[in-house]
Amino acid sequence: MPKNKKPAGGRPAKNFDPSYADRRSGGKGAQRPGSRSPGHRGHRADDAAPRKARWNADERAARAAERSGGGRDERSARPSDRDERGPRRSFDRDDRPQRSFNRDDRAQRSFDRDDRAPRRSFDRDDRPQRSFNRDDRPQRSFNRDDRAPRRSFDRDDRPQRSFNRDDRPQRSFNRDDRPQRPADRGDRAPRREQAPRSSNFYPSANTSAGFTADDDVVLERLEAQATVAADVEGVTFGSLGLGGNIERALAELGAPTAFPIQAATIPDVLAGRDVLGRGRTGSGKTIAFGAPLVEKLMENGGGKKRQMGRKPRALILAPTRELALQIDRTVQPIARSVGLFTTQIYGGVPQHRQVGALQRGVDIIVGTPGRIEDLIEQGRLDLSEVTVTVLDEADHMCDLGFLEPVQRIIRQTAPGGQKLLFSATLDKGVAALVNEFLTEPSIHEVAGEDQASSTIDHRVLVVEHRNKDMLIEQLADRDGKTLIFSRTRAYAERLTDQLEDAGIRAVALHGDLNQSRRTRNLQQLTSGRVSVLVATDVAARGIHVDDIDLVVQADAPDEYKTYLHRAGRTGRAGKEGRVVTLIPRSRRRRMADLLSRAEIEANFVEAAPGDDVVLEIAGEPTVEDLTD
DNA sequence: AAAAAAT
Repeated sequence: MPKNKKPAGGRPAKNFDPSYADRRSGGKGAQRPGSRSPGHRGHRADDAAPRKARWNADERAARAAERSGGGRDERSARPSDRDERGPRRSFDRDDRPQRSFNRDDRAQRSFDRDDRAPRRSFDRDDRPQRSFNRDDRPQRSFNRDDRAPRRSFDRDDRPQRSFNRDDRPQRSFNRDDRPQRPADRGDRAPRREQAPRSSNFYPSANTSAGFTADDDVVLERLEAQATVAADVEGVTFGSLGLGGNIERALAELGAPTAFPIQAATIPDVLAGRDVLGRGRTGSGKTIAFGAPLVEKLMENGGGKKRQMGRKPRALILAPTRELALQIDRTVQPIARSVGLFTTQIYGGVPQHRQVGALQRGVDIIVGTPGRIEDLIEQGRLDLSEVTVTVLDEADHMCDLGFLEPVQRIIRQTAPGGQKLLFSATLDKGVAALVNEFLTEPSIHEVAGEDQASSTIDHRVLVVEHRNKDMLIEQLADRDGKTLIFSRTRAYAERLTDQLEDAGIRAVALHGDLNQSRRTRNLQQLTSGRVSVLVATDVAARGIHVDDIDLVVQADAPDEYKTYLHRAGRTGRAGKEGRVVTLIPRSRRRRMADLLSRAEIEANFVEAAPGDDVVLEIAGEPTVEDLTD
């Protein structure tokens, strides 16, 4: 019986977005050379253009282009820039340590290119015949920027270990209405006990149960098998069913034994079941799906491991390029330990390298939806043999704009293939995918992983709008790593400039930057070369950087899940972290509602620049903060 | 509003 309930045909129209196209082309061209502000290098007066209060997309792009293209010149120009500004704004902080303006400090490059042996290029095209016609694409421009990412294993994302709370209400769960699994999949591990369920478990597909995007409701939690952390303390990967090579690779990644979410999901993944996994931010979800996925491919792979042009058998989808890259940094060494290959397929970089890897043959693809669809349409990527598909940040992948491409991609994979959905905020928003693609999924979470047991201190500062930027500057003027979230790219860019002008080393991360700049800027925070990153929500989910101890939300999030993910960039590895959200007075009520949905307790304090509370927050978070 | 494909 085919698993797909919907016909594979009838592709919806492409989600072509003209404004997106404008932004992209705007970002490349030099239609607006130079800065618009007189204080900046390369300023060109443009009297013809009327002064605008806000930047439009093109200006933003030009600004981004300037920032990214500036290179060293930009840097050498900066200090004098500052001199012209006159005396620094004073907010009673003359004790600020002198910042070094030696900005020629780009991250060390390690030419981490693909370490596989050079392949002989057979003149052979064993690609299967495609049904759709491929118009001959023009030659792609060759751009050196797509070198492989630097390897930096941010391995240490261990959660706090000792909690023992099993007080979640038992939920009923009934799958009588699920299609039966084919008999040949009956060899899986015995089902764990599930209580019967009374009604429709999921809201009907593609309606989100009538909620609009504006309703920040907490969709009903998926009832899950709760694993008690204390019960799986010290469980080895070997005892979960993973082979010795993989276990050793994991140990090298800094994971000698399994985390709770890993202990919970790995056996079911190995048994071939569809799995939904919810684990707190930084709880080790990547290994939870990555390691058993590799084990399964190896078991089924047989002797054709190294075959040229073999088709990929596993696909891992992520919502952002940075996350895809990071996932690959974890999965690749695991895969390589058993002779399997991974490749990254995402946009923003030339495709030739990715295509070359596919032609040589890879086993696991890690990527983002756009480029994957692109390559499928070009006939350069064939997912028909993909038998394991993973969606990281699965609930986000079901949001508007992501869902349809994701559905189209999954429909290209082998029917009946295994599906793994993971997220820290997994909820019924994934129903559309579950209903179409999953069969009797097992659902796992870890007991006691709630906000009360977290190591994060939450504050809300109620601020006057005119004080906001100065307050952010004071918050960012500190020693530890600080991550600042803004709602828009333009504001992220503006804040970055402001911080730099104040002598605080900061870089930006958002979609107006080209990919090499994005990668570099994130790397600069990871390596500690800068201590402040100002980002849009591109950095909200999944990105792991060691030792971020302060998250500042320059704009409050609209959704409680966004709050949880942004906050989850700190307090990792069981360390203390702090989250500060700036809101205007008028937003207090909305913010309180959001926090209650997130099950977070936080004090609201009115604050102005220079207030003690601001200086205190800029200091080190302490254990006392968590207990008061 | 952001993200995800270029041209």
